[in-house]
Amino acid sequence: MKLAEAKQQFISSWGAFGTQWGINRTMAQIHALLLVSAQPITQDEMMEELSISRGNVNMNIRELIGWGLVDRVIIAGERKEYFTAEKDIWKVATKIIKERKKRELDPMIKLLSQLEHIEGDKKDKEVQQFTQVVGSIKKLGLQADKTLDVMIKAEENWFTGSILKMLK
Amino acid sequence: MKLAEAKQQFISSWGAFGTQWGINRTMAQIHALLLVSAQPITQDEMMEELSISRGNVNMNIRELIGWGLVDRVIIAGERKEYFTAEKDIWKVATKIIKERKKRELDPMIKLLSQLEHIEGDKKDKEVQQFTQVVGSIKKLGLQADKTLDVMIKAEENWFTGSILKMLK
DNA sequence: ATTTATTTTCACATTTTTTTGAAACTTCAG
DNA sequence: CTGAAGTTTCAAAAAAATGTGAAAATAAAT
Repeated sequence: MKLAEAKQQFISSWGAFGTQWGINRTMAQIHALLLVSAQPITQDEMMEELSISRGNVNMNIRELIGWGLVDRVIIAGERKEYFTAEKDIWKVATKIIKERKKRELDPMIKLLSQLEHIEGDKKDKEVQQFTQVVGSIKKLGLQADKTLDVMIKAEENWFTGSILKMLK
Repeated sequence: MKLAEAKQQFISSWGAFGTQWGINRTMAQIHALLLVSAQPITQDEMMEELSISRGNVNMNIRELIGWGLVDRVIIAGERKEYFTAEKDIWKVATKIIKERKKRELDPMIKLLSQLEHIEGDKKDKEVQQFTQVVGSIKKLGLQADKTLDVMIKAEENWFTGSILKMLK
């Protein structure tokens, strides 16, 4: 397979993969394009490469910057802005985990804490069931939170597999 | 907070949470409703409780059954079908992990394996960058795959926190 | 200060996803 | 068998998400 074809397929599949995980297709594609570009590229190049509008590129680029996955790059003597992606996949994974934890897991745990204690007859099966489910989801959430923290701190160890040995 | 109010909030938040993870809002809400119901319930009760159509309930219920999270229950003497959800949150998490791994992670790794070896000048920066990124994402994917397998096998240990001690 | 290049915003258009509801199908009781 | 109760399907409608493009804003050059 030739580079151009492989790139195309990587970008399009990465987009499809992203949608399954609640990530906007274009955002994932821009990220993929930046990942496989050896040099920083401009918004115009992204428009061209992905056949999308200027506005779309701009909005998704700033979103990616917000996730800490992409950086603006100033090239001396150039008027245009260039963009580049973090290329270390471990760091990419770490940033995504951190960010989703902050945006989703933490608020979820907060909500469950609020729902955990409800008024009413403790003998009521429905009350028991509710309390039990909310409590155990919260417990799972807290555990996931801690485990992810350890993984984040462990850095490349997880990536390279040395943590796996500890789990065996 | 009263049970009815807490239930409502749990169901609606669970739906919102689901959408962020690429899960259909209604499917997540039906799952939430079944989780907090001490007794099996019918499709009509779900329609009523969530104010959604019969078709919608039916399609999402079968999807949940497909994920192994919900079961049909036959109640002696009753003509209607009843449904119930797996209540053990560890098992729920395990099933979701297994299923997403199979549906998403495995195909992704397969794709990356195909893209890993491309024709062309090995000295070309673009070729190098592409190969490096695809290779490292594949490596991360394989690692995640193994780690998830260990977690799945470890069963409640992860949930109760004993694996965490091993990670420290 | 004015012109020109570039970036950003956002109302509206388009696409995608989800939901509805009525018809078709199935199952079971009489 | 027949018909009532229950379930499933799926074309069309509605809603939600995403994308467009041109105007406004910003920044740099002359």
